[in-house]
Amino acid sequence: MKKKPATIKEIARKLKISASTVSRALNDHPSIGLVTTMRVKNMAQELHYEPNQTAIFFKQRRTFTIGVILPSLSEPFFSSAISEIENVAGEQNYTVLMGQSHDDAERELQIIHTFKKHRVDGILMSLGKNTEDLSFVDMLKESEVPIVFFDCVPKIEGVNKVYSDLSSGMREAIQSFASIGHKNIALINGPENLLASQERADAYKQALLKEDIAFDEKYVVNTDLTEAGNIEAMEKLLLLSDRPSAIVSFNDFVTLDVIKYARQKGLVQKRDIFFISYANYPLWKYMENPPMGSIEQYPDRQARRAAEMLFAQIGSTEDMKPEAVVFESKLELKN
Amino acid sequence: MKKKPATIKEIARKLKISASTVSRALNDHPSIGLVTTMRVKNMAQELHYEPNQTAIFFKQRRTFTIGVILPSLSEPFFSSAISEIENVAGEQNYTVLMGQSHDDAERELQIIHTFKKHRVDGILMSLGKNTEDLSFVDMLKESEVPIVFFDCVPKIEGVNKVYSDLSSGMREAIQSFASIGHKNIALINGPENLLASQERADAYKQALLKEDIAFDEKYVVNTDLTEAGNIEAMEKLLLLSDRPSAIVSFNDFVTLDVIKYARQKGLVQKRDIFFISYANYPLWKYMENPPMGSIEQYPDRQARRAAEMLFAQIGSTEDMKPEAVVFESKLELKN
DNA sequence: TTGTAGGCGTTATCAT
DNA sequence: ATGATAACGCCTACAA
Repeated sequence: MKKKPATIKEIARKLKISASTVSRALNDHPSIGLVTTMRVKNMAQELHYEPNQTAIFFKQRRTFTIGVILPSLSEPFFSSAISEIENVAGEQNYTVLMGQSHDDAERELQIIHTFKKHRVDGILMSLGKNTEDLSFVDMLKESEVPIVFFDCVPKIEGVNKVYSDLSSGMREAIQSFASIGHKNIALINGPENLLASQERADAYKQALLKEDIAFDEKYVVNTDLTEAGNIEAMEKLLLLSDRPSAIVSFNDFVTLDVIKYARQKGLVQKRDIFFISYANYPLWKYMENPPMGSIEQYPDRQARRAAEMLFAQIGSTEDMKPEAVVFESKLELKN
Repeated sequence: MKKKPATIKEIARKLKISASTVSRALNDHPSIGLVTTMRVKNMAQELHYEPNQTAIFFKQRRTFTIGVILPSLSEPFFSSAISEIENVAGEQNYTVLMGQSHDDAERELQIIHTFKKHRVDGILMSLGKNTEDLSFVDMLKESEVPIVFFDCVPKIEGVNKVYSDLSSGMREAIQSFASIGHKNIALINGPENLLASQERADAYKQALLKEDIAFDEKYVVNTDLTEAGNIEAMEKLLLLSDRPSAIVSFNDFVTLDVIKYARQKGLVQKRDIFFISYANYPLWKYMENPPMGSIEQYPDRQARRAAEMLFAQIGSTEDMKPEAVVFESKLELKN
């Protein structure tokens, strides 16, 4: 068991003065005499006094903590994001409570409940891939815990969110492909039910249209984002009589798998086959044969903006009108 | 400002019973009648009552939070580690406060202070590369905040730590090199002042000895772990008249840089030059030409063990004798 | 079975 | 310039 730390009362007792005087002295209240103040401060030192913030938090109804919920820190996107969130939080004297959902909706809810119990002053969240039930949003609104979504955001209105517009990057990707003569451009998309997949699918069609390339259903395949799924999707494309010469895929992880598979099948990148995907993970720069490009989604900017929105909410007296901030995504060509 | 949430008192008032009865009913105290219990619970529901944990924490002198301090989540080693820490914490109904030091000793101290203010029940920490001043350890001991170090641990006695023995992996690495005929085996080490570097250097010498290879000073170079530093170190080795045919390097990041550089110089891996490094990052499996091997340091095992040690401390009444747990590192050959 | 009272550490309010 | 008191929300020994 823990020996209890020194309290204001103890200091007061030892000095035979009142607790309020001690409190004031410690906070440099002007009405306290210099001598008393010094005496108090010395005694505080001596007893290794440290204010019990939990008591203060309790009284102030503020914990100076925010909760961050995201799918997985092992994705570079999210580890970048949380770094930036921590920076912003630090600037505001806030600390970050962490929770990884691992794309499990149940776990998300559990984390939210834990955060509520801990009375976080606000929540930043990137949704898991399978989260359907958004009723927790109302629940949080009810108890006035501000929440800001980023990256993987719900499609509903009336919530604060920061995300990236996937279509700008897709347009650049398709255009880059078209400009070097590709006609058969495929899309390896994520699970169909995902909003992120739907957006990519739409953006893909739009971009093809813009380049006067006819949309052909057979060039769109889906993966469940497992390694097996990625390879299976690629296999489907390669078996087509008129196989694609260029591929946009859901994200860099997918591309990693399919590049490897293509290599095994004897295809040489940027000769037989061209790749672009979303995320722009830093590892590409080390690859001997990186894909043609990757679409940057700016995790740090998104995260910073989302955190700033959250702190604006936390700081304000009345509730603010929900805001949706969109960052353009941008193709980065490799080599 | 936040509307204050329902409290036990409110429920009591509405039901015209005492707060203690409400408290007991909510906690299913056996002495409370079934009807009362139901009435209370219903009212609690209706008012969206949720116990104010901050009040409870305050009273219990326990926050059910642990603080985790590590250099950077963008290193896969640490993101694996924190995932596992979060798992263990979850099992204990604990939540994780996060702080990245970015290898800045000042920032470490600041985080520690924040954690103390938040009255975390314990701290898990992996030291930054430049941390020299360990006086915070005594400070924490003073205030009885248990701390367990992992991975990058202080060399002092009397602290709980979990780390990996780098020498076992080094031995395997050198042995693997020697077994396929390498004699000129170099070491690209980290900054000389680092404990982690010294250990590698020692292990390197020992391992050479064991293989009956003479130690030659010129084959040991240092890098500050920046890209430029890594390349510079490699350059030095390549300029040697009798350049090494095999290289052990500080970690996979270093190897990534030097592989790239070697490639630019026209060297073909596993023909002209062979690499092994520490960390065993997952990305190797995607590389067209991965290094010969990488030494696994088991971030998840280390993290789990460290977390378990911390919770043992937190749970126990008297203070326990500090323990040092060492995991062997293990070479993983690629392809 | 239920109520009363006190306390956890701090601070704000009101008094002296 | 300082002290006394109450209050934040919850729990629990003790009383009824």
